[in-house]
Amino acid sequence: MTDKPPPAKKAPSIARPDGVVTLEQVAELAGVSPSTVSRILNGTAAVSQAKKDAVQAAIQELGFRPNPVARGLAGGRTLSIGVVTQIISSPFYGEALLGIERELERAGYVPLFVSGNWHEDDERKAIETLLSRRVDGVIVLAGRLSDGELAKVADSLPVVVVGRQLGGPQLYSFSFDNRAGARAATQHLVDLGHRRIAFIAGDLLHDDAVERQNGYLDALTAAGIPADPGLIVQSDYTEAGGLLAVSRLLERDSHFTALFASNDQMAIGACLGLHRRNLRVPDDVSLVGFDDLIMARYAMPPLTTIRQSVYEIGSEAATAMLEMLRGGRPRAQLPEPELVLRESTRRMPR
Amino acid sequence: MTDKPPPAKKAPSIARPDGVVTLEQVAELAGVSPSTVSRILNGTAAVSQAKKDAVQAAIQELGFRPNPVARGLAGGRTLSIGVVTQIISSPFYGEALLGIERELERAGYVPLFVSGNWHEDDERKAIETLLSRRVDGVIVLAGRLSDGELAKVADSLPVVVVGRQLGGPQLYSFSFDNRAGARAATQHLVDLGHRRIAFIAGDLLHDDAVERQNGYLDALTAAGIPADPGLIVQSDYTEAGGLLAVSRLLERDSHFTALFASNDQMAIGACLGLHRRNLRVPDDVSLVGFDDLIMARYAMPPLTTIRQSVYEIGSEAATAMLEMLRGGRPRAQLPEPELVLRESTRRMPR
DNA sequence: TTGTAAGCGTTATCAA
DNA sequence: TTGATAACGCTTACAA
Repeated sequence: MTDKPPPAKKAPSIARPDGVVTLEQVAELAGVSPSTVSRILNGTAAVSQAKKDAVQAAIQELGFRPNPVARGLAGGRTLSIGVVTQIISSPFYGEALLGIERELERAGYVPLFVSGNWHEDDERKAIETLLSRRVDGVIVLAGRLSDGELAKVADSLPVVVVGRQLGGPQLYSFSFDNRAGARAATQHLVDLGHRRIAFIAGDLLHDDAVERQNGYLDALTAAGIPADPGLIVQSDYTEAGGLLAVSRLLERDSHFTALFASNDQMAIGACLGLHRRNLRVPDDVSLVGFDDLIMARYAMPPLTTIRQSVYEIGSEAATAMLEMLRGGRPRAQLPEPELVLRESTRRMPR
Repeated sequence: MTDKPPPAKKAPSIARPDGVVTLEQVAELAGVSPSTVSRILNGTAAVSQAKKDAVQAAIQELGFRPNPVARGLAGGRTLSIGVVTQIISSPFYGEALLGIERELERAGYVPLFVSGNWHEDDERKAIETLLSRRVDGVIVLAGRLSDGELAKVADSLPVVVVGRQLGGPQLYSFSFDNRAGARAATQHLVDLGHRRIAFIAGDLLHDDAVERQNGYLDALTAAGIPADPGLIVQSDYTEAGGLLAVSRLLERDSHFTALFASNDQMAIGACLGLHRRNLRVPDDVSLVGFDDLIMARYAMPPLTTIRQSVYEIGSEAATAMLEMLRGGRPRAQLPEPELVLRESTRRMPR
């Protein structure tokens, strides 16, 4: 009957069946052009107050919410930050992620978490995923990727690396003073009169683990106590690892009266291991952990440890990222390591 | 001198300064149209083997990776799934998120985690965020949003809700059998000869907490033990809450020889609380938790608890979501609750 | 200060 | 089977 209608170049908007409100509709209702709306939204250019008001009103009335996907395509920014964590379920990373999430949220960014599983390949894949998702920046928590590779990522994106020291134009890194913390932990045991102080190291592939071991050695040296390789055992920062480490330590017949586990999770595992051998904490063995996770407070006995505010590490990383995105030069301010005295250590009986 | 060049409608692609490889370049190199490449990528329509091969080769050569942002805009699918968690740092949720992440990854989806902070408003905002990011579906872990609101979300997207029972066309929910689990935990204490069994409930705003309390009451009833309100205290599923709950319990002078804390975190807190009052677990008080988080295994003493595979809950939720996305009808299969005997309970001394 | 119009990299609709 | 061509919702020169 009727001719086919011309390909109606642009339906008169106003209302779409799917209920999606677009910027264009806002523009129409406010009687301005889409670009003006965009400008107001992004503060890209000066706009007259009158139009600003009209647009704000229209946004309110329509309940308009900008579509980040479209924004991402058009403007190249997705308002999302990739976060490479190692295991999302770890109590340590959980805290950090919380800090990141909260801080990013305040700026309208959303974190995209991907796990590296302490595995170089997984980490590489994780970063690939993030890049293909066009995140605006990447925060890497520790990890095994080489400095070179990270630097290459930073060629195309701002990168914040936590727990390692490296630098570059779009690359910012900071870390907690693990060495000082470990030194303080060990020093505390020395102060209590212990001289046979065992140490459970983390995976020495990682800087922080190395630093904690260095701190341990520092303190021994300062106290004039020769380091005994028989008192050092390497493990993997997990509870199971701590348990195993204690067994290995006990199998050697190197006697010790104190034990410094280089993170809380291993300390908790170690505690169980000692218990299994009928060694009491702190009566037979004084025990110190590292991190001050919530579990440390509720361990039996409550664990003396080194506080590092993991939450804060996360939020500082996010802050640094936002600063880089703003074109500024970030400067993370992490609190000093602090010994938290609880009930897992005691003076060496004379 | 020369005329302004015509607005060169489409540069001859081939190579862009920013190194981004587009589908169009692949098409050009393979000698086909972009649509054909898209079809091959998505399996949307049959394509001749010859072109398929050519395109695959071109993809390889160029190292092409489809841009999910553009895909999201054009196709309406973002290959990302929103996940509303309560606190990302909680050991419970951490495990679940890991399950979700791993399962989604296998299908090329990425989870977008947002925290509800056990707060209705935050949860609502979280879902808003997810919707505006155009996720393809939403997984809600517990939470306080009304059934009605969740159903409304399901109008526009597939939704999987864990830990509550509600249904609808695009809404699938499943939960662990909390009641049976709590019954088994309490029954275990009854079997050991306890009759004064205290209970720390969770926030009764939440189904799972109610169900666990019901299970506790079931078992008492079955054993002919009258429920004593003086033995029940409500808390919040945190370690601190467990600690507090024990204090409250102890302040009342209702004597008890066993305590069932309705999650592991509260059990750990309770353990410390008992310790503070010089009550030994299990000698003075038998203690049972719920969830079987890693911390239960490493508690002192190791905690008898009800196993619910939190990881599996996460992966089942993800599987269900993928199934819905495929247009199928999901059917989550969760393992039965199981009592894990460890060292925090003992037979009531006669 | 504002509007027009051309993308951003895909997918989807139509014809061919 | 295939290829044009028009979206998708927004940003951003460029012009006015």
